[in-house]
Parts: sequence; structure tokens; C-alpha cells
Amino acid sequence: MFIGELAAQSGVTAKTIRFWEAEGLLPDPTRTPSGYRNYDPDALDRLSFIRHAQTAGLTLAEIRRVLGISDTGEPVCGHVSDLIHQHLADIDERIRELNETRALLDRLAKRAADQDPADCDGYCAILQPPD
Amino acid sequence: MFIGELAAQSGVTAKTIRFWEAEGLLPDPTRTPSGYRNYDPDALDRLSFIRHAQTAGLTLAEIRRVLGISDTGEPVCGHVSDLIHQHLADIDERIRELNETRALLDRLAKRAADQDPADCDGYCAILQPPD
DNA sequence: GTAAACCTTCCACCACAGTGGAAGGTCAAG
DNA sequence: CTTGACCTTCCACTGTGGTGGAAGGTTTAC
Repeated sequence: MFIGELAAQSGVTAKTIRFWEAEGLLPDPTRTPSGYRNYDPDALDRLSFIRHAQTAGLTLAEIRRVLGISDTGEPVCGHVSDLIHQHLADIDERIRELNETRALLDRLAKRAADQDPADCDGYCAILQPPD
Repeated sequence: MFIGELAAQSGVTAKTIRFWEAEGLLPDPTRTPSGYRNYDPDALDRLSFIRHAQTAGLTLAEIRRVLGISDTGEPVCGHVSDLIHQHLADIDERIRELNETRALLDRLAKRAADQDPADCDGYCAILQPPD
């Protein structure tokens, strides 16, 4: 099948398929004599895998590594498991940071509620550093 | 004072000061006859305000708007307060999304723990969509 | 008088994951 | 035989907040 049909069946745009190929996530497909990319249905599985891996928070670089290993025939479960645990740690860290920022904003919001705009001269006092 | 001293006293690099100026967050400073930027100490307050606003999660575009209003002499507390509440809502949304992703990763990690690598042929089953 | 440290502008580049569009080739239907 | 849908490559651009470096001018200290 050509790239347009693959795009339609997979839900990934043709642009993105070419982009992933250029990024090394997809093998060079066979071509028709006129140069059209010609995929076999297995390509759908690979696109699906990439989308799921993205949903799990893996970057394209990580997915490229995993696929590179997978393509040698080596099992990648251990590697994937490591990446998942790494991403869990990253997410926990980001959640922690966001909660900190949230607490700061909450203090600022409370201060804003108490603020008389008449006192707001120079640079707005709401945003001055919390004591 | 010249840009290097302002950078040293504020903790904002000279590069960044020039960048903020180009982005319209800082007024064009006076210049020495040879073209050097010459700041007066008030500039420190403005840099400090920008840093605090960034910490509160405001983008440079938002800070530019706030400063633009502030520079007309109009009080900006109401505006700043609106932005803070908007950012609180954004952060809550991002935390919610991260928690969702975290739950997904957690399911994947549990599945990975149960997975026999011997069964890991084709595209790794860990990342297949949750049922 | 010269070397070091400072300043200037300008252009390019980083991550990240694509998207938009131009210029041109190919294929099937009518 | 032409029209329209599809395909190709290539280059630029998106947003965000800067950073790196080149080429050259200025100031200060010795």
C-alpha cells in the first residue's frame, strides 16, 4: 500500500510517517519503479507501537533505540521496563515541581486578594518574592 | 552601570538582558558616547520583577503585557491576579494529565514485571494498549 | 603601547515533534 | 488528453527562552 493508505489506516499523517522514516524510526520502505513508497501491512504494527510508546511518554530518540534493539531480534522487555521506570521517576519529579509552583501561586493569589490596587505603585507588589 | 555589572548584580546574564530588551521587556537604555548600554540601578528592580514573574509561571509575552500596562502608570494588580488564577488552572490541568500518564505507566510497569522476556517477540507486548 | 577585559551587532543554533508549502512527477478515470 | 488526486523532495517555520560564537570597537591597567 502507498503512504496515503497507510496514513488513513493508521491515523498517522503521511507527513509524520516520512518524518519518522527520516528520523530512523521506520526502515526504508520498498519503492515502486516510479519511486512511490510501498508498504506491507506489518508497517501498521510498527506505527501502532510507536504511538503507544509515545503515549507512555517515551521520546522519539528512546523509541528509536528500542526499535533498533528490537530489530536485531533481541528481546526489549527489560530495556522497555527500565525506560518506563525512568519515566515514572521523571513524572514524579515533574509533579513535585508543579505542586511547588502551585503552592507559590496559591500564596500569590491570596496576597492578590488582600491587595488594595491603590497600593500597587512601582512594580506590582503581588509578585515580590514570598518572605 | 554597564551591562556586565548589571548582570553580576542581578544574576541575569548579559546575553539574557539584551534578549529581554530585544523582546520588549526592557526599555532602551541610555548609551555612552561609544554605544555602551548604561543602566541606572532601577533596572535591577525591573529584572527582579521579571524573574519573579517567571517563577510564578508567567510567559515572557504575559510579562511584557503586564510591564506595558505598568509603564503607563496604571495599577496592574487586577491583571496580575487574573494571570495567576489562569496559571493555577493551567497547572491543575497539567498535574491532572501527569497523574493520568503516571497511572498508565504504573500499569505498564506492573505488566513488565509479570512479563517473561521469552514471550517478547515481534513488537514488545508491554507497550500494547491497555485493555 | 599593548594586553586583557569589556562592550557592540548579527547570525546561527538548541530541544521537540512535527507542519506548511513550493515545484514537480505519476496514475487512473472519463 | 486532460483533470484531479496522489506521490516525490526540499526548505522553512512553529513556540519558548534563551545560548554560542564571530568580527570588531572601547576602556582600563600596567
